[in-house]
Amino acid sequence: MSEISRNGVGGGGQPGRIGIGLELDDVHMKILEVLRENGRISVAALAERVGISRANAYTRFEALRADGAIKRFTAEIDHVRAGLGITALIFVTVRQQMWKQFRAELARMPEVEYCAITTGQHDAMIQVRVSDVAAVHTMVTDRLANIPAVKATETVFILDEVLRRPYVLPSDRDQGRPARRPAQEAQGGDVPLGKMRFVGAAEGRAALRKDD
Amino acid sequence: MSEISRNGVGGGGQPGRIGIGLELDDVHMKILEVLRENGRISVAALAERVGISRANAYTRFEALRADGAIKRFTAEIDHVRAGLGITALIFVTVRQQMWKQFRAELARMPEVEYCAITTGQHDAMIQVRVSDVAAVHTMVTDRLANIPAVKATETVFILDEVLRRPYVLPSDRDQGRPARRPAQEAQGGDVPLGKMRFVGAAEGRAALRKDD
DNA sequence: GTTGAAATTAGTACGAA
DNA sequence: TTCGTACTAATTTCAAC
Repeated sequence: MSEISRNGVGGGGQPGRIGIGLELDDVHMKILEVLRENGRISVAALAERVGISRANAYTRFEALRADGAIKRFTAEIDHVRAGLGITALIFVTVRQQMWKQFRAELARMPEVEYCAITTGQHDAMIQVRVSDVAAVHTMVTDRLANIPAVKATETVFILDEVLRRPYVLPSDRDQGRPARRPAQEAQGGDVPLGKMRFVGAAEGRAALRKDD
Repeated sequence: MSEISRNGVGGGGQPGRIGIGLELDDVHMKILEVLRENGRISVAALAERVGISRANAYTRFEALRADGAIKRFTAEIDHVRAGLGITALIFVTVRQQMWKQFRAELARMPEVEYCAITTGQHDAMIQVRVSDVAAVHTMVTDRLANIPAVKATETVFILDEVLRRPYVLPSDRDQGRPARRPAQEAQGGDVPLGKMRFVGAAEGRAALRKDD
């Protein structure tokens, strides 16, 4: 995993599966667009909204599922109503060569909703949902701190979640085709670049180098 | 929004809706559990898995939806297969009293999948999905930098997404009942615990206070 | 809150374009 | 490949219990 392009939630499934099994055309994208905002729509209704026949819709639907482009269908739940009103981000510094242990421990923590390995000052960011502030404290000081793989943590609370899109797709904008924007001239000089930091990988991990 | 308990993705829907419209019992929770891992299951099959009648399942299903406990159903899509292989986190420092503008601009950026307001050094964290590294650079230097509300940014790349749970529920573990764990020393800024830091709110924003 | 039966809709198969 | 249709299976809905 020394390449930044290898990401995507591959933790559980088949890691390292890079080859494209299915060429996604415009119709596939349109299907994904509909499905991400209404995961319970019937295939018949889906076919109509996309403008293809029912049989075709079934074929493509199955293909997308089998290929893994659609990983699963899920219900978005209101955490506050479900009793988990507190959300926190915990940035973790992991001891080198102890990633495997770290991942294994994560799997044992049900309150962890999301975990990503990042470049920058810390090595990983985990998002947790709990019922109260005390539970965050317990989680960090009792559970995380007791994992040898964890060298240090930094915790911030989420005060409000401004937006969550079901899932971003390339068709959402112009960015679909790698914009031929050398990026060098993209910001002539009228941009206060001084305040925009890009933080590469820390000690030991893959260096971030491609565009600057 | 001076209370930390008011979170949850309220950006689009009815912000500030705090009152509980529906008392969630164990059966409701079980329904949510099933639905979060299989959003396309039929209500009939759902009823069987939960152990209630079809009609009851339908009633509760509708109630959960109407109440907002279930916000929507969505398909989880493999971003890499969909052509968005790069994920980045951008931590943004926002100029005070310009939050409204910041939010408005966010809505105009389709590559933003998630945005949360946080305590700590920065004011907000946004997660973006784009096709290549150059697009991140363009996004930050061209688009974010040109928003007056944005004072500074810090960008890290996501190298791997270790886990994403559909949605964490209280029934997942013991944390359901607020653990009677005083945790007096937990906040106020930093914790005297060696390498475990808790970072409170920065200048101007709501202080973190709820449980002490 | 449950069961059962009718009406509707979903999913499958197959031939034609 | 995709479409259209006919066939079968399952689901939603509504009734009475």
